[in-house]
Amino acid sequence: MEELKYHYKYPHPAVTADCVIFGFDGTKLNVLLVERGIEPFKGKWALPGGFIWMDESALEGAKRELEEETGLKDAYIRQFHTFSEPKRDPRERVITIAYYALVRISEVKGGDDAAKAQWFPLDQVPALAFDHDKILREAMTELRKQIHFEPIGFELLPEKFTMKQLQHLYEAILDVRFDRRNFYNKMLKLGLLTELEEKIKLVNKKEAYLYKFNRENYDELKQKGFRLEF
Amino acid sequence: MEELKYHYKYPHPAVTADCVIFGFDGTKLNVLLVERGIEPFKGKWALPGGFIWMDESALEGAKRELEEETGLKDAYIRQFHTFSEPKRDPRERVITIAYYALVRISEVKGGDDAAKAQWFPLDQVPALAFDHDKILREAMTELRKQIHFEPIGFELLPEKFTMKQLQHLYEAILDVRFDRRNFYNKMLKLGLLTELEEKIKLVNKKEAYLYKFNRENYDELKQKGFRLEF
DNA sequence: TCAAAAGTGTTCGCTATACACCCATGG
DNA sequence: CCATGGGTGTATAGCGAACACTTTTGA
Repeated sequence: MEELKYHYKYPHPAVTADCVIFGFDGTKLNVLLVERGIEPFKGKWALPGGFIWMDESALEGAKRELEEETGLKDAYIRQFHTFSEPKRDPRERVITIAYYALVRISEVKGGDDAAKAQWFPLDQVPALAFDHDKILREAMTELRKQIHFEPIGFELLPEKFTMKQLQHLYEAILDVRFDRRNFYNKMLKLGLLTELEEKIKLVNKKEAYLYKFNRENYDELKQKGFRLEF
Repeated sequence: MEELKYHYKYPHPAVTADCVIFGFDGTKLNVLLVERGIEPFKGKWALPGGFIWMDESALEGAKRELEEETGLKDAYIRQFHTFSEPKRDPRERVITIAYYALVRISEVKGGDDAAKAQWFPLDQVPALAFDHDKILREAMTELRKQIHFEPIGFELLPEKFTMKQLQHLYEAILDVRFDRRNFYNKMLKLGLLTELEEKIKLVNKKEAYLYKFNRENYDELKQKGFRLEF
C-alpha cells in the first residue's frame, strides 16, 4: 500500500508540464517522442513531460523535461495551451500545461532518461498515448500562428544557414511553396539577416551565401511592432 | 479543524479557472471585476474565478464562473494562458487557467454571487488581488493578437450596430485611430457585414445605416484562411 | 444658419507576385 | 558539355493610406 501523505480539504488534480519538441531535418519538421515504459499506454509513443514540482513553475518544469530529453538548457520554449478534460488520464485527474520548444536536431544529445526518444517527421507520427495527438495538432496550429509575429524559424536552423534552408523551413512549417526570388527579397528587406562573408560550397553546386540571424535588428523591429506577411 | 479527506501520494496544486470578462461601453473597453469578500486580499478587486470541479473541464469551470457573474451562457470565451508561479497565492499552491470572455454589457444581469461586481474602463482599473494585474495585461495582449485572426469585435456590440460603433470598438481594442472612409471600405469589402434596410436616427445627427455580423460569410472566409490587416 | 456627424470615390505609392537569364560547379 | 542549383531585377496588379465635399438634422 502506498503512503498517501498529502491531504487536502477539497480534491486536487495532478498537474504535468508536457513539451512538444520540434526540430528541422533540412526538409521536414520533426517532433521528438518518447516511448512509454509503464502503464497506462505502455509501449506507446508520447510527448515528453512529467508532473511539476511544488516549488517550480510550469515553465521550469517544461524546461526540466526538455533538458532531460535533449540536454538543452536555453531553447526557445513557449506555453500554448492547457488540457483539462476530466478523463484524459485513466489513473487520476491530470491537467497538462503544454509547451512547444524549437531546437536544433544537431545539438540534441541523448537524454538522461531511461526512456528512449526518437524524432518523427510530422507526417509519420504514430498514434500517441493519452490525448497527445490532439496536443500535437494544437502545437502545430499555434506554431503557424506565432510565425507571423516572431521569426521563430531561426531557432530551428544552425547558426549559419543558407537562404534555401530558411525557405525550406518556412515551407515546411506553413506547408506552402514560395517563389525563390521573392522569398530572398522579402527576407533581405526585413533586415533580420546578416549576410556573412563566407560562402558554403554545396555538393555539385555553385557556392551559396551564409546568413545568420540578426537579433539586434529583430529586437528593434519588435519594439515598433512588426508582422511577417506570407 | 477542517476535515482533510482527500489524500495523495504526491503533493497536488489547487487549480482555478479565472475569467477576464470584457465589455464595450461605446467608447472604452471595460473589464468586470469582483470585490473579494474574504482573505487574502479582502476588499481588493479581482478577476472572477474559482476552483474547478473534479468532473468539469477548465472551460466548463470558466463558463460556470462567467454565468454566475453575468447570467450569460453562450458568450465568446477563450483560454489564453495558465499561471503557475509557486507563490502566487499565499494560502497554498494555486494554478490558474485563465480565459477571456467577450460580452455585451447591456445583456449582463447582476450575478447570483453575493460578491459585488463592477465594470471598470481599462485605464481606470485599480490594483488587483494576487497576480491579476498581470493576468489582465496578458489578456489584453492576446485579445489584440486574436483580433487579426477572428472578427471578435462583434461579440462586444449589440446585434445591430452602426459602422461608427464598430470603428470605435476596433480603435479601443487596438488603441489606434482609423480614417473613417477607409475603415468603412475595408469592412464592407471583407464581406462580414450585412447592411440592413433600417437606419437609426441619431441625436442631432443624420441617420446612419445599421449592420449586423454575417456569420455564414465568416465561416466561409475562415475555411479559406483569412486575416484582418490593420 | 450653424454645428455635428454621415455618406461617398479617387489618387498615389508601396508591396506582393510572377517571371527568365546567366553563372559556377562537378561529373 | 551538360545537369543542377545559385544569384539577380523588372513589370504589373492589387491594396492600403491619404484625402474633401455634400447632405441631413436639430438647436
